[in-house]
Amino acid sequence: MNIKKDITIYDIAQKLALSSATVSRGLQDNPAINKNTRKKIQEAARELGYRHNTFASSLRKQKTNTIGVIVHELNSNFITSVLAGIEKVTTEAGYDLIIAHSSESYEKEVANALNLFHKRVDGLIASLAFDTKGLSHYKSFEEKGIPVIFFDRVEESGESTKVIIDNYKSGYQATQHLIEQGCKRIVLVTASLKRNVYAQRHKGYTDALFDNNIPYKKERVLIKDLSEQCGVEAALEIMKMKPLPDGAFITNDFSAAVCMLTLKEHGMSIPEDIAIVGFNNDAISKIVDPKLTTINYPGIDMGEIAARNLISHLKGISNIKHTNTIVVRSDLIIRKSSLKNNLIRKTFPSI
Amino acid sequence: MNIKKDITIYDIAQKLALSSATVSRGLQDNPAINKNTRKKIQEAARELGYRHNTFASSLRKQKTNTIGVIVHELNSNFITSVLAGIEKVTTEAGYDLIIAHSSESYEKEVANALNLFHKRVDGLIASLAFDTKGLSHYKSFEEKGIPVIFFDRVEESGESTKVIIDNYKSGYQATQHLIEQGCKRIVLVTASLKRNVYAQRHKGYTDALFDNNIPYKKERVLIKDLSEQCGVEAALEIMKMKPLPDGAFITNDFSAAVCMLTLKEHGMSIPEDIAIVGFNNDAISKIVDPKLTTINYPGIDMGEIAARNLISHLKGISNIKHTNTIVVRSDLIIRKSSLKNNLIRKTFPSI
DNA sequence: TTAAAAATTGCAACCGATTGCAATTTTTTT
DNA sequence: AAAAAAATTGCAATCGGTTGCAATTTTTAA
Repeated sequence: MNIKKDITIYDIAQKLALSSATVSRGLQDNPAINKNTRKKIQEAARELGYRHNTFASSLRKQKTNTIGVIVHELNSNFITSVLAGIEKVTTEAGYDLIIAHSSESYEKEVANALNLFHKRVDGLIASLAFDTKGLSHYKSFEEKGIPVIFFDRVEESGESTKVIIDNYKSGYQATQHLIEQGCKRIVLVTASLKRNVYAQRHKGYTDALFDNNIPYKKERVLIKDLSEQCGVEAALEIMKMKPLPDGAFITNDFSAAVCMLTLKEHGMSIPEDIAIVGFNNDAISKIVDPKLTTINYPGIDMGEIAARNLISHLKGISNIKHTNTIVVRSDLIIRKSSLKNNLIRKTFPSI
Repeated sequence: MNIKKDITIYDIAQKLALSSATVSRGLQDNPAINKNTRKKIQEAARELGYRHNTFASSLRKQKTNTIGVIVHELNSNFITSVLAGIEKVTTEAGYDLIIAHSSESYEKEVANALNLFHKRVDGLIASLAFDTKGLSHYKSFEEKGIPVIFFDRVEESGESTKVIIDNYKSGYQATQHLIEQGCKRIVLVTASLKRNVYAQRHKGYTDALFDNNIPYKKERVLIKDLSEQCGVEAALEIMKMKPLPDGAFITNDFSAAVCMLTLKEHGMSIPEDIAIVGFNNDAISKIVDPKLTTINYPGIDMGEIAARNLISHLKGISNIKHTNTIVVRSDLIIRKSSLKNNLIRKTFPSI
């Protein structure tokens, strides 16, 4: 099979005995061009199999009509929802999307940022990797006036626009809930307190304890990486603690699930021996046994809000320099894993 | 903050009193340029904050150095592994990646294909959506001589290069395993038999039954969409069947997990009442209780193989027209959900 | 019928990097 | 020291679409 030559506006121009300028305008439905001419041009384009050359266009216009997205991972409900929200808005507005993921690696995030910078995205939406320090890799965007919006995982000190949930409140709620279930010795399993989301959840946890006159014990806070392995480790450490904890707030559903499983395998009963609260309302939270109490937050809304703000900034309708932080709602979803009160006692309750 | 002007090779040329041609060559480390000159150029570029203009380059070279990837979803272990494999190889080879996902929608897949076509990727790696029919949306790539490699979800009739597992064998293995556990009435929960992976698994299931002299019953094959809801539905339908099935092969771990959960909620014991085998070896398979027997297959290898083949084709080292189908290994991972034999009887076995 | 206004189309420069070929400079050979 | 070969560098066209402004044509107004 021989390869088809690419059709350009010049080919169309020649066929219709018009100038390339007219063809270019006709393809964009520019009203300066006669309606009939426009129709003819568009028909000819279809007939000849014309495809728009993005490079030529971007080169001339100095715009790419593309928005870059950097996420810290791909395989979670939350991120998929955010992406869906972003896609919805950007598609409607006629922007293309380039999605990059850092797999929770700072180095990859830097590389992705650089790459998207070179690809000259018109704007960027990003969620920071686990161990990302500083925002210097986004400085080049700022210098060129390319708007950047962060969501979920952000740098608190940064002046950039952020779309987040109230992690403090969520942490407080989760802890308060455990306390209300009668827990007195609550473990917190979380990740690096340098990352905003974990720092805030930790603060919420601390304050809830304080407000309920429960002493804060440093050794009950486990800083992990929220991986699969970490769930196992957390469980083992929890079981070694004396006195044994009676509640655990694990700031990630997957880790919480693994942790719960490990605890069960070692003969602990959930929630009787230890009540558990996760975070994210991932699909897994409804599948584990018992179902996991967790914090739900609306990825799709975060995505939509971030994208909408970015685009209205790009279109000059608003300026993101004026809005700094947007907080979306989040709430506690109570399921069996934390219900010590109101508990329908099983046939063979643990001690 | 005022916006920095973009630096071009002309700015560098002017600063060093050279021609733009020399600068261009110097930046590419072209040995035709004097070593010292090259060093000077590269230093000046760094100093001035030059960034390569991909559009100008792509326009002139008629190449983008970019590979497109279309996947049917994002949030699964399998796909994340495939992407990791692809990324590893493409990064090493100096190619950029654009990842698009169709969310199992034919329309979105078509839109993605068109988009990547317009973005002029040099090559494409794709896995078909659930309900994708035909490959006509990839014809334009073929016409322009842009290589396309499919993986996992493929069109069997297509002449394109494919990287797959032996779904027939896996289906046979899974079914055979259930039979060996003593199952006689095995349900198959799967998706549209028009999609290769499901058709082949179904064929394996059928043949295994036949080879073991177990009658094939049409009503034991449930065609679903493998969503969360479908797991629930499958469970309900299974429980209505008379006689009650004693085994189920559910060709997706997530659905299998939900189905198992629903069965348990209705008082059935796994695997005593009904043994279950899933597919994919997703993280969830190790978290559910009992742990799920499943088919494992190496996403990372599939990704690497697909990418490597594509790139060596692009570089002219090989021609993918000559290799048609690459089959990577896959195997059955046996866990508790299907172990009826060798079963350590629980304290209160079901009837 | 003619002048003025509006609509339509074209000219030509431009975006920034690449590359074949020619021109120039340097090095080697005789 | 002159000629030949090799090493460097530059000229100028090219990739394809866009757009300010001018030119032309058509429509409207006088």
